Amino acid sequence: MRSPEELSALFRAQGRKITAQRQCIFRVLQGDESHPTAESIHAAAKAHMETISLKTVYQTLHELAAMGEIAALDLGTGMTRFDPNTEGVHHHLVCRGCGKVRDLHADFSTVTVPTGAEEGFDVGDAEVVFRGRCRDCRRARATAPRRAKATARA
Amino acid sequence: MRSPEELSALFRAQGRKITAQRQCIFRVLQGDESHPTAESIHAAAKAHMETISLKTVYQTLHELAAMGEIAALDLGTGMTRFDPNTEGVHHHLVCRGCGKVRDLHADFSTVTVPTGAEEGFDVGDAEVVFRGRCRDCRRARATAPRRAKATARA
DNA sequence: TTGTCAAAGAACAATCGTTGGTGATAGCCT
DNA sequence: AGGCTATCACCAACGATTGTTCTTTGACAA
Repeated sequence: MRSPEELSALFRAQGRKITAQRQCIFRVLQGDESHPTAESIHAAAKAHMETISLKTVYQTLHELAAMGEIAALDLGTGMTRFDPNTEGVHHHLVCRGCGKVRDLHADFSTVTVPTGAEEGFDVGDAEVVFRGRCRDCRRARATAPRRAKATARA
Repeated sequence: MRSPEELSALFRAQGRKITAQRQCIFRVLQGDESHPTAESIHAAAKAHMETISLKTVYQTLHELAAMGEIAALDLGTGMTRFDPNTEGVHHHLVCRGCGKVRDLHADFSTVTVPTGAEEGFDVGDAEVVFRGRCRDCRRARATAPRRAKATARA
């Protein structure tokens, strides 16, 4: 992700206003590797600006996503997660226990749809999601997951 | 998926009651390759039994999923989809336009997390989701998607 | 600076898919 | 048949996200 200053310049160039709330969100996002949810971003932003609303956070995140500055990921945990790291294709490790997400930098370009199996689809990207259990959740099986949906994936 | 008769026997063996509604759902599910949503299953069931409730459909689907007779998939389209085909590992082609899902029978067992990149994860399965555009959606770009979320995926 | 105006914020409530209560009904066993 | 309970249909709630409305504020020109 670009620096808050660069993002401000980009917003300005697109005719968007630079508000304190937006700059606050830029700063919160900067360097965050934890694939935060909208809620956790909101919580972090509130630490700097008590009055910022969840709606504003959602709005700004969607704008950033539409500009390609961050990625919005739906990894089946029930909440959209946001990924400031958009440099280079990368895949994800998702913890079945706590929903934690880790980037996985690996080349899966060999993963393609077998010829003849396209079913008429114009296939774009392949995304690979590995599901497992993170160190913490393996250690503490007793800890209940916070809000995990019991749906399987793919 | 097993036949409605086999499912009835299984339910009975587990002490669950065999109701007309459940048999109706079994029949609707039988041979369905379209990865239906709970809503569409409900609609199909209503064609045979006008009074069946959405709640009952959800309940029965979750029971079937818990028994491993069907799979519940969250593919990022905003609605859980159900897959009666649980025989063998398979992956999915998801249409960005209409949310349609097609099974993809291919062996991606070579897709593994590079050694050293596990980040402490105890890695389970890899799931591969290919995103693209189905034949219908390529042809009719004007047709608006019914209820697709604009979130990217992984 | 100050004025102007549309963009963006806050607060509220709605939406969607899904699930938890609730009496009433129906299945299964003895 | 009788009785125990699972299951049913109906209603209303839930969490995540978005629409609405009214107010505030940034950006640019005067």
